[in-house]
Amino acid sequence: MGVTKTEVFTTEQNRIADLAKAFAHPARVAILQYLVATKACVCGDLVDVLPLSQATVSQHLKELSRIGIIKGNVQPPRVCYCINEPVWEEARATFGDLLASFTQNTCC
Amino acid sequence: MGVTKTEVFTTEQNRIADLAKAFAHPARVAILQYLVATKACVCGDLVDVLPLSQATVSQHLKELSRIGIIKGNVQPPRVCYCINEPVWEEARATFGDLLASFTQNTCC
DNA sequence: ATTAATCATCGCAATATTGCGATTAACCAA
DNA sequence: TTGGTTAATCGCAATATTGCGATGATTAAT
Repeated sequence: MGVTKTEVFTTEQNRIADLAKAFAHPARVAILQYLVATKACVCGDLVDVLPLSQATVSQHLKELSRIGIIKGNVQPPRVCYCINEPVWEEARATFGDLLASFTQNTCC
Repeated sequence: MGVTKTEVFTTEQNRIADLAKAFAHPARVAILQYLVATKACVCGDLVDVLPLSQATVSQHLKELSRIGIIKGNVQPPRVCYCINEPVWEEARATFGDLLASFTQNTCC
């Protein structure tokens, strides 16, 4: 019904899914790549860089903030965003472990 | 409008987003974890393992197949699935590189 | 106080996703 | 041929996501 049955999965599985959502849209990938490249807090630039409206960019930033992989600090009238290092590290460790956990199929 | 503007992003960004979608739902995470753990082709077991209906599981398997991260080989009346190693390796390299590309913020 | 700049939020529309029951298709065995 | 088994697909319903224009809120500057 368009509603994910989160309660029947483990906390870990739900967290992995949430972290993956940060990368599951090209606009969010572009945002994260830009923040990684600048290595610093970015203010209004993102709207100029992305081929999307200000409202849409703001929404993607909100979603990334919800996941925690970026953080915004208010410097009115600007809000500056940058990579939130602990969560980025969490993602690195999580996907690193998960993707390293497969070695080789014993069948086909 | 619920429709991602894929054409305004790079092929790489779209591919990253697609690979991330494989992990962006707890049911698909559970499926992949199970296939990794068994290291082999799994036939009907998945429906028994997951707390979802056969139709729903089949749909997630279809999505994972579309992305290419799993492959199914038909052994009627069964269809057996396993990790598709080249694409799994692609994901490992892609997210490995991407997540390693961030070092440290020079600001906050 | 007024204006300009910046960003969040609202409201809307359209498409996508998730989920399941029921059906269909394909195949094997008896 | 007739069942039985398995999995894909159909059809439907409900929620989620994506996108944008317009509006609002906030603050600095004039």
